[in-house]
Amino acid sequence: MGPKSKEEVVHDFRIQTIQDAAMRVIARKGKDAATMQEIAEEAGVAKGTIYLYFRDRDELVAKTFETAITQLIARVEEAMEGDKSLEEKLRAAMTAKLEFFRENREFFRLYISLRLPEGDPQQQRRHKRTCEPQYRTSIGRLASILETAMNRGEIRRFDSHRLALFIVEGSNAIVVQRVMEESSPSEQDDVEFLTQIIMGGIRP
Amino acid sequence: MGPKSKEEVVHDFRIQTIQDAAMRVIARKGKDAATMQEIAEEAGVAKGTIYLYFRDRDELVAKTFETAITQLIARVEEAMEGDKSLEEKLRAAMTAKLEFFRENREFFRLYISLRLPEGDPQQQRRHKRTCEPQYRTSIGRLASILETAMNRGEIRRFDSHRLALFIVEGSNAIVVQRVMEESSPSEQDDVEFLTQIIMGGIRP
DNA sequence: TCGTAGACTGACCGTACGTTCAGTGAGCTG
DNA sequence: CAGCTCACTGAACGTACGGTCAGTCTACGA
Repeated sequence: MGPKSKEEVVHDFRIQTIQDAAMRVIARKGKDAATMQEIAEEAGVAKGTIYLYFRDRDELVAKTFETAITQLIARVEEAMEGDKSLEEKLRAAMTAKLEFFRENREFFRLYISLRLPEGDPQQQRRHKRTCEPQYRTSIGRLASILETAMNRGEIRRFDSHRLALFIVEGSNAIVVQRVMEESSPSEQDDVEFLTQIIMGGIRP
Repeated sequence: MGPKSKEEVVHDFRIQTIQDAAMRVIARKGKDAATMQEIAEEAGVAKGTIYLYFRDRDELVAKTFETAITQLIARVEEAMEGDKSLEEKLRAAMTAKLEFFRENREFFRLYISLRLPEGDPQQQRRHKRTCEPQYRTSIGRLASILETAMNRGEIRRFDSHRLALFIVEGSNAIVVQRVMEESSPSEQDDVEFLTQIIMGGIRP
């Protein structure tokens, strides 16, 4: 991989521009209601141009999902780096997530539709190849962190995978709530709320 | 409301049949990929017949959501009746939910898409009128139960609405996982897992 | 038995969307 | 400057779907 030629840079820039536009439109209208026409307009190119960079609509949507979720995961992973205690890691991860969605309000709707594939079996297969691995990876990473904490006796023994799911989806609910409310409590408060519940449950 | 005439019974039966078919197709393909043609075939009627009972596709989908979610809520509410402790109520609710989804595997995909509206503003408005209130009501019911428990000192003080969201979505994650796995732990085990986490957190 | 009402059908219509491709023009080369 | 290249365009095409309605069938009452 030498330095990029001018053409490559332009090429990558176009891809970026189109994906960004796709992300905004999907965030606005939802995955299925987002049309190529609107994405093209949002990107400031003609509809046909998109097909120079993406085979078809499915590929565009899949790649867009992939890019977006990769960004989020990177931010969360980064936040959990180092050998802090589990509680600190959780707090950091929650903070990173809330920050990401604050900077990137539009993305949450796209993110929500990551969970379950839709449409005909072919689309489902593509979704399985592209999006699900990303989601599974992020769940898996949290699961292994939880496992380590269990081995250290930092927390009780549970099925780590189920626990990771519960934590991720539970906190997603709060994120969604934040995005839909016009005014929310401070991010600090929500991070604290989540950490409290997860670490200590609700018993007095 | 006197006894139903024969016509009314037939009428209601048709509506039931069509809604059941719609539920199965939506569960299979997702809300947006479900076509009137396929729903009609599934119901064993002609496409035109559906329009004798529902104004348009939107109304069919909305009514179907409404009916399905109402059933689920009724089951969960019933399970939480009586003056048991919060822990017992939670356990009963979780059990009811898992049972419902076991008997009704197909429904979970439809249930998942309840959260956020898609499409143009008009569809979003309809969704807001029909589905969201149901969801909000169920969250609200749990929130008020939690509030009572807080007042009794049974649990710590939290924002009851956020707490309800966290619990519902966290346990949904487990439901989704169960539905997607080929073989899951016993329902008992998952109910116990959820109750443990929620009541006592993960700290040893 | 005939006639009528109305439930039901499915071919048809309009529309909207994904995809294509002949054409355009900006920019590079000789 | 002429000629060529190729990224880009957007009108046009095919398809698939929601919605319609003229026609068919069935059941029931006279």
